[in-house]
Amino acid sequence: MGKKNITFSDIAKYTGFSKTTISRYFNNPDSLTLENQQIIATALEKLNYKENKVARILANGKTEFIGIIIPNLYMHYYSEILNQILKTYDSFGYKFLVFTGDDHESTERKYIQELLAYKIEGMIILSHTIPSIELASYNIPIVTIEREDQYVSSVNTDNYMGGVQATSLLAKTGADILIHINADIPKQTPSYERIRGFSDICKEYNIPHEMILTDTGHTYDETSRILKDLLETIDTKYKRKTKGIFLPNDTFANIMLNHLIQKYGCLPDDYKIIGFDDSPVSREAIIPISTVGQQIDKIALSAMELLNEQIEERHKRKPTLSVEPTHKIIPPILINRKTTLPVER
Amino acid sequence: MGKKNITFSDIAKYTGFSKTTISRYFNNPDSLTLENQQIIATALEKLNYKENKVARILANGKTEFIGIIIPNLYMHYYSEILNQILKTYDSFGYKFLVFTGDDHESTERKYIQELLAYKIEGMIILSHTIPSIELASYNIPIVTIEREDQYVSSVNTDNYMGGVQATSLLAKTGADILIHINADIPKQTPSYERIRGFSDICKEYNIPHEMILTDTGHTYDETSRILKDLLETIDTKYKRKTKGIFLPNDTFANIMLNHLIQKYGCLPDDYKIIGFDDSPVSREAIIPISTVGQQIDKIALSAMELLNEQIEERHKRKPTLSVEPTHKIIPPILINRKTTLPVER
DNA sequence: TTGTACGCGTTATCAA
DNA sequence: TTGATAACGCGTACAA
Repeated sequence: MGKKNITFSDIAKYTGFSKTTISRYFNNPDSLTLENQQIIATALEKLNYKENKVARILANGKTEFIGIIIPNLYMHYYSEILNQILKTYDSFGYKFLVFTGDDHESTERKYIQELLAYKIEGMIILSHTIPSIELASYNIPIVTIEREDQYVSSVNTDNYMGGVQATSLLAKTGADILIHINADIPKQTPSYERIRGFSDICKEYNIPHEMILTDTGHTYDETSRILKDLLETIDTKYKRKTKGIFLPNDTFANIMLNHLIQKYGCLPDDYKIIGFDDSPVSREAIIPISTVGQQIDKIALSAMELLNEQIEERHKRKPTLSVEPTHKIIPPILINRKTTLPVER
Repeated sequence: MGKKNITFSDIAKYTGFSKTTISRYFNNPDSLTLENQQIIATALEKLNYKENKVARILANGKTEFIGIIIPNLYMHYYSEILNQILKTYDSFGYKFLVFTGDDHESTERKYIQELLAYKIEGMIILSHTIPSIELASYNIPIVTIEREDQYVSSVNTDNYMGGVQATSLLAKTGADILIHINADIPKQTPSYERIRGFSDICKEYNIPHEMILTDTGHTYDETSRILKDLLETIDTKYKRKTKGIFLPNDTFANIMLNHLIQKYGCLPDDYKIIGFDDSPVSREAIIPISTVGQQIDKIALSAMELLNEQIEERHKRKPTLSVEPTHKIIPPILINRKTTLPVER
């Protein structure tokens, strides 16, 4: 379209006011008489004015952009987090520039530079590659979700409580031996707390237990094979005992459940299973799987609240800089479905 | 931070060049001597310059922003599409402003206005609410994916072929009666073609068939109940016949499969099932479900290519405006798993 | 309540 | 190969 955009100048000329007055119509309408507001309103209609927020950013420095770096959207947990974050537009008004980093450190660093160039007001980081001390050095409001967070504000699920809840539920079924299978994740990772929760409860109540920390594979088929082998081992090792198995996520729990059903034609009464995440597969499984659900809506909302506070603080005259990072913890919710029914005696 | 941002002016002063030269260093470095490039490069390092793309937008009009309106990220199909679109950043360089509209027409209209205010260069629309004739009226490059697309460019799966493939596979298993269950979707919807594909093949080869177009529910539990009832009906109506059932998506197929297994303890040989989408549940099911996979990566790439063409066209001097919309079709891929094994005779 | 004048940080145009 | 100057469209002191 060759036709130039309508600007405040055009409206000003047309109405006889100054550009300033037109600007005020948008940012402080009460400072105009109702009459003049009307005049301008009709002029805007007539000339078909379209606002230009890019120019406004340059003038007042507020982009209302928030950058998001997320590993991928393939995993349900991430896409649901993003889903909930995007929904906050209606209450906070921030626009989201989204990048998926696929856990490539240098790529993610490049994305952050790009975001910075667009003068974003803050960032939400879900990817794990860039250490929080580096994130902090960018000197803009940052909130991380479920990752290493020593030097930046963050929101995490109460993973320890999640582990405790899952373990307690398994114990209450009357299982003789409790087993937790997980990858050998680093201690700084938030989800390591689930392992601690399991371990602590077992020890506290003197419950026989086994911790299997091992490579859980990188593809679905790999994981499936590994879990099948693990099941065989468990099956022979704990014959005649009721086994309560705590899997690190619902996909794994579902695989385990399927292997059991393929072997026995049903879920035997001496197997109790619980997953983690409350992802769709846990309810869509052949037998609805008990799980620990993260309150993703609350996590997203808390992250935005934290970020918003930091951003508003920063817009003030005397920015109380270098405040301590805030770490918010959201409790999980135990979801008791059909794979943890009490043992029939 | 009180410290002002470093600008081209600062670099210019520091190096003795003009702002113009600094700008050229970024946009046309070859027009400077290598020596001077070096001087500027070190100055940038020294002063720790951070580029400001907002100012650049205002000056040259190119935002490199693309707006995305997507119904939600809860459904795997949508999150995977977004996943693939975001990945194109590395090849096209566009930044994505993402909104989820939840199928609220007025809300989505508001989002579009917001996007327009940020001078986005184009839009990708996945939501269904706003008619394409209205989209076209915005006069910016637009590509829709899998929705009504009469007046705008679009990318769609070859749904007709998908229906044909699914139906043919069911027929090849040796099923006596073919059944397609679907919601009563409008004829303009791209996925209506699947229904036509099913119908055409059945008629062409004189295969006994039944089309069940009915309300399929709005929640998982509702759908589950409806499909269970439907299964009972089918079970009694076609006793002794081998039934080939084509479900409109993998979630439905999985529900149907689970009902069958709960009833018979296994997938009876007289039931053949196929879904659509190749979503995770189809491979995670108790028996891996045959399905028709959309090539989501290709869909996303095609959409970006189409959009990019339109955008580049528009940046030219004489914009060949009002070209006819292009509609691109991506073939689906049949995925033959374990729920469509040939009938044993 | 309204207007003047300048600034935001870059690019485009023209000239040298 | 480089520079001066004017946009780009809006916000904001400051003045009236």
